[in-house]
Amino acid sequence: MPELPEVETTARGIAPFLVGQSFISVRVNQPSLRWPIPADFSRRLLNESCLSVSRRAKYLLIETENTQILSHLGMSGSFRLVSPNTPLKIHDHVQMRIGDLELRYHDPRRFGCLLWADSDRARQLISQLGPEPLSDAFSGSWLYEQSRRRSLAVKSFIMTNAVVVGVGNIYASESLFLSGIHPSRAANRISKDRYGVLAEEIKKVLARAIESGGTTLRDFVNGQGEPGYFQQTLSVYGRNGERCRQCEEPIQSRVIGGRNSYFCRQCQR
DNA sequence: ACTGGATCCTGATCGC
DNA sequence: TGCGATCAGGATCCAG
Repeated sequence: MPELPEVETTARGIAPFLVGQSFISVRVNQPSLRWPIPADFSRRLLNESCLSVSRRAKYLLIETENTQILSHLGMSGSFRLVSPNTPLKIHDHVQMRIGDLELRYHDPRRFGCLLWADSDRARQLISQLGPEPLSDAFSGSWLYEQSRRRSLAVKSFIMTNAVVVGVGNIYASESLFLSGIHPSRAANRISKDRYGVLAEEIKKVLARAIESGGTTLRDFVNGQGEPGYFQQTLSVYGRNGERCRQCEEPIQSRVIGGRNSYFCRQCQR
């Protein structure tokens, strides 16, 4: 379920309970993920004091005094803080006792990962990443420059991590609708001005989603509830056949780059 | 160098 | 109710 806003919400949600505390016990129940959890995960994390929890792209970074974890939630991963006596669920890969709570990594589809940030694999993953969408480095001119020799659909283009990180399938469709740009349009056939609009809409939609996600921070402790941004009103995503809120035209769907995509053929050109 | 497509895995949902 | 087919919010890898 995680797009950038959920990873950000997770980082903000667990940070206050981790920072300043030590990992009292660490247990790996199921090491199998996108890449295996390192064999020395428990040993190396044990008794480490947590210094910070942050996000880069859709990666969660947990820094301790002597090491740092790089984690991705994939399609179905989550971190939850629970009371240590909470019954284990299937697909609870790791249990980390920290203070009076237990941090659990849960991932049914196993597309996520838990790696040491200083490993070759983690370095390689991080080194390919483009700018953060909410940073000043990400702008219309950046998109314009990056797109000049690229003929792929603009939707696939903005979902490319080397171009900009954190734009997933939902917010790609949403930001293109808000910009009036058709998702199938070739990336190199969009003007600098239109990329200016698109960059701004990406920033706005992600910022709004993070705000909504922030309303459910307390739920991480109880291990209940879903992030609030799901209830936010989506313009096009998943609204196939329903009417466009701007022009009443039925919302279309089409597979672009292997992913289902939603748009209004009237409002987006 | 780019691009589209296959691929990893389990669970929820839908049609029959 | 049961069962198989289909699809899912990611991103890497590979063939053309």
